Amino acid sequence: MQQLNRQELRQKLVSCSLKATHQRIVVYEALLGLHGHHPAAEEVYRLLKPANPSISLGTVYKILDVFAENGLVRRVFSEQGCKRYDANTMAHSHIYCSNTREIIDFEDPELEELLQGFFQRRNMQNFEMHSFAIQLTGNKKEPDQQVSITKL
Amino acid sequence: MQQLNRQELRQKLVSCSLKATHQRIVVYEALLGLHGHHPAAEEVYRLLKPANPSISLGTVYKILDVFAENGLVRRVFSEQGCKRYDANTMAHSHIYCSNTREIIDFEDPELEELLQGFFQRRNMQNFEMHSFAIQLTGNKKEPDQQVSITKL
DNA sequence: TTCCAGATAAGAATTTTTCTTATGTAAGAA
DNA sequence: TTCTTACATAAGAAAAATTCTTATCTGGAA
Ligand SMILES: [Mn+2]
Ligand SMILES: [Mn+2]
Ligand SMILES: [Zn+2]
Ligand SMILES: [Zn+2]
Repeated sequence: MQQLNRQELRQKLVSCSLKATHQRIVVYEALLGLHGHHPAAEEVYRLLKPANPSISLGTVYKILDVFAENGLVRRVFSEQGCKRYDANTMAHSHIYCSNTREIIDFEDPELEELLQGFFQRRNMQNFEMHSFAIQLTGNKKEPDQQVSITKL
Repeated sequence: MQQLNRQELRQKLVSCSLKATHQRIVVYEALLGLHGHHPAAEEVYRLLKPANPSISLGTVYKILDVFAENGLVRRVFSEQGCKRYDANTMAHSHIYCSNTREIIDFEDPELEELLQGFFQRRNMQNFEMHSFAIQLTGNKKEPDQQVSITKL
């Protein structure tokens, strides 16, 4: 997730055939800034409101929805139920920690390849697959510490 | 999903150390009857209300939540966001059809084994995994027809 | 510059979920 | 059987999450 300036953000929006409005730019910027945090619309709104007093919560919902529809961001589901968003559209998975209610990125190219390969071999009749997502649920043992993996 | 009579349902509940109240029995019965349908609380409520006029929506939410907490049923997340439930607790995956908003069972022992094996090999530090779930998103080509797989 | 399709603000409305509290009941004890 | 009590429920209020409506505004094309 490299830092993008406003002009680059603007171009990213245009490349998805979305009008590069101020609200869309700041929402996208906020999401990129919150990489790995997976905020809900409400959180994005709270973050933007001070510097953008005229933005409305409804607009934030709308924008996130449009972004997701256009593949600019990903929707991630929390065990709690509310929709959360992720500006990282690269193939990766998510861990939901029941303790802290965090959604943690789980980046494992080996897993993605394994699944990619599996679904390529599987021949699904009458279904056009757009994407797959895998989510783990469990608990951090030490809620303050990171989750990490070791390959055997 | 074999047909269970009320006495058997009662025992299933008791075996999860849940009191076998009338409401719990009818909710569980409804879920079993709707195998493969993955209803939301609201739908279970609508189904039960006519024969159980005194049941309340809040109670249905509570019961489904208690069931999921005790592993009697599974929570499945829809792309839309609302929680849906599945009485089939066997390892299986789900397909979300953006067209019809259906959640379709995707039973593939080979996939389950593949993932089971993967996570057994992966050593995750500071995280106790409870479960994993994989969901596909896409569209049925012929909305009325079934989705099926052919192994190559 | 002008124009207008489409985006936004604001707040109402709806939907989904949780909470509260008085009441009811399953199941074990007497 | 009757009593007891811990736990479950009903009902509706409340809260949280999301969508809708409409008047107004604006980005970007021409
Ligand atoms: Mn939230
Ligand atoms: Mn629903
Ligand atoms: Zn992520
Ligand atoms: Zn299922």
